[in-house]
Amino acid sequence: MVSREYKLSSLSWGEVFLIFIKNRRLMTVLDIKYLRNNFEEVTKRLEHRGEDLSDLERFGEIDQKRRQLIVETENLKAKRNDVSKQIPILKKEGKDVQPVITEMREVGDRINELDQELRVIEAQLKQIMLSIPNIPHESVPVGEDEEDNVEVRRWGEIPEFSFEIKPHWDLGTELGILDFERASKVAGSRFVFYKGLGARLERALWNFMMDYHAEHHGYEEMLPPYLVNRNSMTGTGQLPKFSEDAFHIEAWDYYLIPTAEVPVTNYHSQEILKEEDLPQKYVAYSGCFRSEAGSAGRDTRGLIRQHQFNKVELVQFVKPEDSYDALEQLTGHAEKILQLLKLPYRVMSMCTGDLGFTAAKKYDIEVWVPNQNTYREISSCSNFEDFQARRAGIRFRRGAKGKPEFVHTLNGSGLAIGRTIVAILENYQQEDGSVIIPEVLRPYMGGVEVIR
RNA sequence: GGAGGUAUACCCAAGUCUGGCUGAAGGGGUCGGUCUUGAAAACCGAAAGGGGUGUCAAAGCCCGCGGGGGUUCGAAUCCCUCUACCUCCUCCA
Repeated sequence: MVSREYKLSSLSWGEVFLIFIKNRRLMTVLDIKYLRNNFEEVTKRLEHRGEDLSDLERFGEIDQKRRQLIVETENLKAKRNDVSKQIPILKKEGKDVQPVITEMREVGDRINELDQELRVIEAQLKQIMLSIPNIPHESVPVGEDEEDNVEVRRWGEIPEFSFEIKPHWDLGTELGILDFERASKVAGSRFVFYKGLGARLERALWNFMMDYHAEHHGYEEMLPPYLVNRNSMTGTGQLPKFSEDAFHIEAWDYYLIPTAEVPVTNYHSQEILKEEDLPQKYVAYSGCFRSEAGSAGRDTRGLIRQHQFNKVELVQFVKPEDSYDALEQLTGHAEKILQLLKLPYRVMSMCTGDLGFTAAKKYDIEVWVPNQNTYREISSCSNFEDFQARRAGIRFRRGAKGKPEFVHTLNGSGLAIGRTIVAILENYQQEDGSVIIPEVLRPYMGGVEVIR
């Protein structure tokens, strides 16, 4: 790398990100130059992420080649346009245009060759850019893995039991509200049937959550498609890097959504929103489908890790200057549900090594699971800054005449339903194996107070 | 599944048959003004897509008429293909 002077101003990853948007045109952001001129600085800020950055090494070379090709073809195109305009005039004057046409034919051939080359280069560049993770926010703790995540706060009293507690899968099976055995017969492992009051409880939870976020937190309710196309999966960052995590319908090239984040964030893809539309907040209920490739042997029993689960998801589109306040609020919205359910939890700030590919900052909310004597993730709240907005082309305009800018996107579970069931069954269990229904859910349960 | 049709800028909409001063008309809306006590209407005027390249900055240039490809010296216009929407038939929760 050539040595350069680095501007050490703070940057979001988005400022250096470029991507194809519709037309497969290479959309460079105003700050493509930032990546060129501050390449090593950017790489440095990415190094704690634990992601493979080998592709990035080829950026300089490819970027330069690309611009060289563009200059060359554009000069030729300018010439062609110019001459083509002259041809009808010359014809009118009765001049022989054949030599000019022949010459332009050659120019055209050359343009085609160069365009071909350019196409290849741009595809490579796109591949590189899509494989680069988001840049962590400066407030994110530096660390390698989950050991280095930082606890931000705790809420609630951990319950004490005077009897021997049971895991939720035993409780659920004995109460006849969960059936794992038949699910594995009908589908396979990591699936479940909810029955009777179990099904009712699941349904009560998502209704309660949807109602609460819509009525008290200002979200607009949404029910999204469960299948999405490749573009959408790329927009939110699941593709191209993590295709093995998703279920894919090959005949259609559709993907089963791993979270409502995908359809809901892409709801505004390729749009320019009005300033007054922001913040835009959606709460969506959906099924979620995950292959759990690489999780073999982990959480094999129970509801914690299923191929299919239900989730209520919060998604926000906000102005860049508002996104970190929005992250705190959104996390609070998810916490509120646990507080109303009276389930103890803690909030963890993910360290640089545990951030995932797409987030600039992320809080996990972990609920107390008695049988495991630990906290388990029940919600994940992230600020993506403009990472997804660039990939999905989501912008807004300040006033009537402003230049389009990228929005910031955020989302968080509010909450994962299956894991909420786990927490309720285990935390509210009684000595006789019955389970008390949290008060806020009883109106949704037809007044049922106990499952026995 | 069968038969047609449509896609142009924030919105509506010409242009497509007959390729070239369309380097996208005309409206609406928006903004400014005149008039008015204020507003509406009317009239006058203005700005107006999104990218790329280039540069200290700019100018300039390139791209852009649903997406992609092709024909041609030259494509909104001709050809191929994909997608979305509409109408009718068929089927279906």
